Amino acid sequence: MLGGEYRHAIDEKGRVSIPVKFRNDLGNVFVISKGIGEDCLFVFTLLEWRRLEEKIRKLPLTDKKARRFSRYLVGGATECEVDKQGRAMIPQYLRDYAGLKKEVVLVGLTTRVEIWDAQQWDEYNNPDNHEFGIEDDMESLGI
Amino acid sequence: MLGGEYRHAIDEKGRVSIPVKFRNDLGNVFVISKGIGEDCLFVFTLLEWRRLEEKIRKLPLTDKKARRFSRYLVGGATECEVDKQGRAMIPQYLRDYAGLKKEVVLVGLTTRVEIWDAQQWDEYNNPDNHEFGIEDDMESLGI
DNA sequence: TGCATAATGTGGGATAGAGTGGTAATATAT
DNA sequence: ATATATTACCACTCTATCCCACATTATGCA
Repeated sequence: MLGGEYRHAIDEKGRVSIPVKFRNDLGNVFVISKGIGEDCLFVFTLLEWRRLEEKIRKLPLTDKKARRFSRYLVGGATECEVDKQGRAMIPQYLRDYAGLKKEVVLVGLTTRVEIWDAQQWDEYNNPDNHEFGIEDDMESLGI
Repeated sequence: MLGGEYRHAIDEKGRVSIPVKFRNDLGNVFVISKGIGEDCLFVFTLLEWRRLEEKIRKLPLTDKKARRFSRYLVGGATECEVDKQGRAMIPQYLRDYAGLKKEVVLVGLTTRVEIWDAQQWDEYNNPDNHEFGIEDDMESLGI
């Protein structure tokens, strides 16, 4: 099950090493797209992606929101394959979108992986940048 | 049942001996993540962790708080295996988070174990650092 | 109570492999 | 045909992991 965070470098060609602990769960081929909410990328297993795609496919073409969402998530998606060295190539437009510079953080989240620019990740995790603490979130989520 | 506190050293490689009294309850493989509230780490049995993960998985991706909480607890989680000498390796980012230096305290709490930096643990247990006494807490909790 | 034995906790070295950077080969565009 | 970009391949470094050895504490027995 995907979990934990790993700090890796991203080189000039846009290549990032996939942590060994993620490789089994992600498989050799997976899908990267724009993240929801915060500036990051979502990485899905092929299976998970198919599920999402199936849901989106059923949305009516007449719905403005559905069109926008589809363009965002499906339009932003790329199929990636890890090379012999265990790296994946992240296309330029996705690097730009998430503001990936030199150092990135890969975060395992059960069914998906997120890729963040290291600096943005640190800012996001700084409690000073949040109105409420984690225990407040937890309470209001009913966990 | 998990209980009691044990003072152990953490070496340069981030390894900590798991007290023998904990091993049966924790098992050979368990999950360590960031603690809730105070600066410490939570150690869960695999079973306990699966329960938590299942709850978190059901939270909607559209909820900002849910995303944050998931990133915190699941993103912070690592599966650990005890080596032949009975030790577990705590990844750098978790050591940083909890401020683990040289000496740590492992505290058994029925269903989980907490790992504290020894100094922080001592400060936390100093009555001078709390507005109310333990007996006041107990009363307001209805125990 | 003292000694012997076992088991727990700690430290350090060797090694495979994970992570990274760079070059060569192929494809694409001008 | 040349230049540029992309893909595939190769090589190095460093670190996490494994393994062994020692110290120290706990346990058992005379």
